[in-house]
Amino acid sequence: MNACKVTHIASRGEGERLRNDIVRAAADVLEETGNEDAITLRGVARKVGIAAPSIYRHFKDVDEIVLAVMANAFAELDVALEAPAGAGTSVDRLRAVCEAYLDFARNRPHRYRVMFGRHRGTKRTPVITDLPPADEFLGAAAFTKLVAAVAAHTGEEPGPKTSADATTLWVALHGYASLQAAVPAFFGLSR
Amino acid sequence: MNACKVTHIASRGEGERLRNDIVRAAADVLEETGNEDAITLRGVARKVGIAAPSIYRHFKDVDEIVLAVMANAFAELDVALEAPAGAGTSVDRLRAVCEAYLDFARNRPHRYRVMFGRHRGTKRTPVITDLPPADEFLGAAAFTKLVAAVAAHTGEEPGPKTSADATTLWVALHGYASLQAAVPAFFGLSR
DNA sequence: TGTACATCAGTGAACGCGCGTTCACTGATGTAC
DNA sequence: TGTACATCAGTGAACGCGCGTTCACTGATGTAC
Repeated sequence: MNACKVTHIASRGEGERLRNDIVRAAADVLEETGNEDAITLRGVARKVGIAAPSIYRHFKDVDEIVLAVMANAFAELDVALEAPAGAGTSVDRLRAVCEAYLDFARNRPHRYRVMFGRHRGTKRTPVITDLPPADEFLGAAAFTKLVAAVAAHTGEEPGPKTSADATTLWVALHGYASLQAAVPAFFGLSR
Repeated sequence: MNACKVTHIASRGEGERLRNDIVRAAADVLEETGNEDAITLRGVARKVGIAAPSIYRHFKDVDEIVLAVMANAFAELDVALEAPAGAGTSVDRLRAVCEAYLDFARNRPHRYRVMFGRHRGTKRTPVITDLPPADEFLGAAAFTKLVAAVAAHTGEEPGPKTSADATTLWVALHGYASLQAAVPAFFGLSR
């Protein structure tokens, strides 16, 4: 971590690198605390090993960092749902997608909880409500994966019917994942 | 609110009153910000119209206030699920309980979100994990109402089978309520 | 009934802390001539 | 190839703010004698 300090001194095209370090550090804070308000500009700077003002070169805001963390998280969910598209019957693949979803939530419950916990109502409410009404939101790509898996199983073209089915599926998956993260004791998980 | 200041001056048995005012103010903050970290000792005191240190007579901690707010919220959920036990067939009543649950979440999405968002991981993690493994948790009473409604419908004695069914139902209800609170745009709610 | 005293509920001033943000700066890297 | 200069990326000091917490206090209410 201290070695970072040296490396961070300059080098022309390396701006992207520090940016990534910042986002990663912020994601770590989230992972450790399970609290998005624990992501502070100074805290992240400390973790990365840079001076606090350095962050302003890369982000205008703490919220912008949090947003980047969220975008990363949803991208990872998207990837997680893509992987199991491999072998087996279409039911197998549909089930594999569902299991991938639940694993994603189970592996890092803090992250999952924050992803679907809607960010600090204080300042700029997050992307979701800023965007055109129904079409684009963080997680839309992942949802599309769900629709595709359902469509592949039923043999239908993706359409309103498939979307409705996928939504039902999503509700069930999210309900399970979310409750498990929120009330682990109830599901017999000691931690 | 300024009138409060006068009333708050003393009167022997009135300790309970201020305590309630504090909890109510904290609940309001939650309602307005949708962020449990926005509940600060000083902020709540300001809202109630008292000096900050006065709070220490009633709560040892900010977390203790938040806990009281949560306990209230779950008690209200419990009440909400009790009301519709009135008339109609057992299916009607089961459906009414489900609708009451969804209404509870829809009416105050912020509150619902925080209830199932697991509190600040930082200090004392909340009741849930402190208590005996599976039996007692915030919301257990509400869950019991669900079990009862299911049991009344199937005609079985409440037991493992009924609990399992009620859990499935809870997962679905919570999934729907939670997603709707988190991604309103997706469900066609403009706000 | 009257008086002295204990207690209870809330106060105001003060502290130290971590935070976000600003500012003028430094020194390495690339570019123009 | 060498030199002067622009720019880019990060720094350190400083600010004002809201926070939690402490302390000795005040004044009303109840209690003992």
